[in-house]
Amino acid sequence: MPPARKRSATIRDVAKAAAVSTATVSKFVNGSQRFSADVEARVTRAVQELGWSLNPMARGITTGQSGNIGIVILDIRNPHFTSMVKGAARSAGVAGLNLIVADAAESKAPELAVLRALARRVDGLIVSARLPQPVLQALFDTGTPVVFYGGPPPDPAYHSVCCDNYLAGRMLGRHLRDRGLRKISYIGFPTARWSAERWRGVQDAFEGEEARFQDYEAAAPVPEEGERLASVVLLSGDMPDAIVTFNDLLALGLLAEARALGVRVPEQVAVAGFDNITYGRLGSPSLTSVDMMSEAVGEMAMQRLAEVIAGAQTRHEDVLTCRLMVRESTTRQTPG
Amino acid sequence: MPPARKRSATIRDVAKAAAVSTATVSKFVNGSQRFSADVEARVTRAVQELGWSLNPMARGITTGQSGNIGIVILDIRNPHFTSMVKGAARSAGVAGLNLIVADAAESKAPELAVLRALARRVDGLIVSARLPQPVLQALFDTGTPVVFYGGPPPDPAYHSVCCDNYLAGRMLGRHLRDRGLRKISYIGFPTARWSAERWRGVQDAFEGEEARFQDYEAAAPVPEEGERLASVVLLSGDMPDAIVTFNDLLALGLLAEARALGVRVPEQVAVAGFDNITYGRLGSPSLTSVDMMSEAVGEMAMQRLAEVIAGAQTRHEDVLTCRLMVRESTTRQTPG
DNA sequence: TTGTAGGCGTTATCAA
DNA sequence: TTGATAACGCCTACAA
Repeated sequence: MPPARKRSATIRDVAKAAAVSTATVSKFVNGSQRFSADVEARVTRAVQELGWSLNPMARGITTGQSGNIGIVILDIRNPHFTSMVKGAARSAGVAGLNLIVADAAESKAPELAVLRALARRVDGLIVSARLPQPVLQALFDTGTPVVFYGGPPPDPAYHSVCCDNYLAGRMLGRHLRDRGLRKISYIGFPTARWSAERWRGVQDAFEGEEARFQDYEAAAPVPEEGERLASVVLLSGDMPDAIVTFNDLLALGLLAEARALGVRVPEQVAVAGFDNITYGRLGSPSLTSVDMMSEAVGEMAMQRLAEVIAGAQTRHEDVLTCRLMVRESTTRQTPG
Repeated sequence: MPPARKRSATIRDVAKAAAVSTATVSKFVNGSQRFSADVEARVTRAVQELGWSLNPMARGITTGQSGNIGIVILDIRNPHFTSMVKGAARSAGVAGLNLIVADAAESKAPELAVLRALARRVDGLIVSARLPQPVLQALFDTGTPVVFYGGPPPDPAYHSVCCDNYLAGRMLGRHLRDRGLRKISYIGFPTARWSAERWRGVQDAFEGEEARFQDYEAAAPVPEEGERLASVVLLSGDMPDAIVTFNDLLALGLLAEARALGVRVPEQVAVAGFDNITYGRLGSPSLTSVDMMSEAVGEMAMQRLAEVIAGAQTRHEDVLTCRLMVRESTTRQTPG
């Protein structure tokens, strides 16, 4: 049988064993004060022998800090978000913080009650800049430190970390234009504010050219929607030269279905997305995409949050540099 | 400016406002006792007006429960694990628990100190059954409730949730055998105990047949290793009829590199993996795989853990039913 | 049905 | 340099 959960030693036990006061133990283990070599040795020894480690909850009750950070992501199955989590986890580790991951995928927005409860048990929150207004308001009301990701902060009082969505679109648009493509379709995800920005960026890249634009709306930024919309986009009306999607997941779904429909990419139509997820690189054809620096965004967001919690006053809207990754889906098929 | 973090109301404030004792408030909000309609109304109203919610840490100090569960995953970028997390998150939500995700990817094994610290701040832990022995021992010493995933528990005293790895291999082997394939290579990941079991299952499926087996070792179960080993497996010696990999990520890497090498799948060689991740289905050729029920495993593990925490005495080794997903990579290419 | 009071493990203030 | 001791916010016997 697993050992019963030990009623572990308390700071008082340690203090007694080391023949010092609890205050001394506390200050010493927290490194907030030095003591005589003798005292320190005794305490260290007592801690060792009793196998004591401090109770984070008891500590939290007086310090008001839990040592936990919450990160609210919109879909844990989207590699873009898992990369963010990875980045955030790394900085968190450095700062000695734990990451509580809340997946909002099931409900369109995380439920208010759940979010409030989460806010109550963390020292800060990393959340998407595209949470709906009422959710944001509830969040602000809790007074919890917040850093937003994905786009500019919905309230100028808060930090944010993102890439420039317009610029990302523009880079991609420029690439398509240079490839001589002129009929451009876009599968957007209007729920995300920056879906429109990406699209605007793409379009603006064709300034001064005769180009034809058309856009479609995905109900969710997932492969299944890409698959669903494929026939609409490819087989109704005349075929575009290129299809840009709000994210790589939509693009991957689109690619899969295009293949099923017998439409050749990029020979008949080019395809490109955003996020630069791994599976875009590995697929056939490999997917042209704009790297939105998922991992770096997560890492930076956590860093900013740690700063805020530590009492930093300055506010940042970090904009990381994105990068166009040109691959087969907008250029040419490898032999085979 | 974000509002300063409010010094929120305490249970005493509520008690005073409702003209009752703190005990009454406590019992009422925890649902551990009913009171007269009048009292309940007054308390409810006071809670509302003061916007009070209890401090989880203060509560934890007396109850000994944090309301947090830790899940230690080996690579958050592997869709197999994110699906597990998703499943775990769902049951956690139902049970009102939070999920602290610890990614062990960077270090081979999670560092002992980190794990101990984590154990200290959660009510239970979901961890891989393939953690190295010293880590396990440290874990057991903490007395934290643990549920293992991926394989049978490393210690018979603990719960576990997994699929039958041998059976999964056998199902896949059977499929390959039925397809008339006889020269089978395996890219394993020896660090995982069940890599060998899967391989044994595959081999046993050929009982009574003249078959030729060969195996290779991946240093990590990631696409890059699949890419790296591709040329070794495909171009040294004579080409196998089929290559089975420890997981889908290896297979995806292998497929990508095979394509680069001009080796056609499945015409020249069949490829199959384990886990049935989404990106296997979407790729070209789509990937044959055994669905190891990632999400269900996570969900079940969390459920078991909740039971243990609630005081359940019976021990379970849940074995979920896996399922072979036959796709193009072992059958035939779609036109194009 | 409701209240009193002590205790949970730690930190922080202040005095020695 | 060290120690008493009062918080911290909540839970829970036990009492009324």
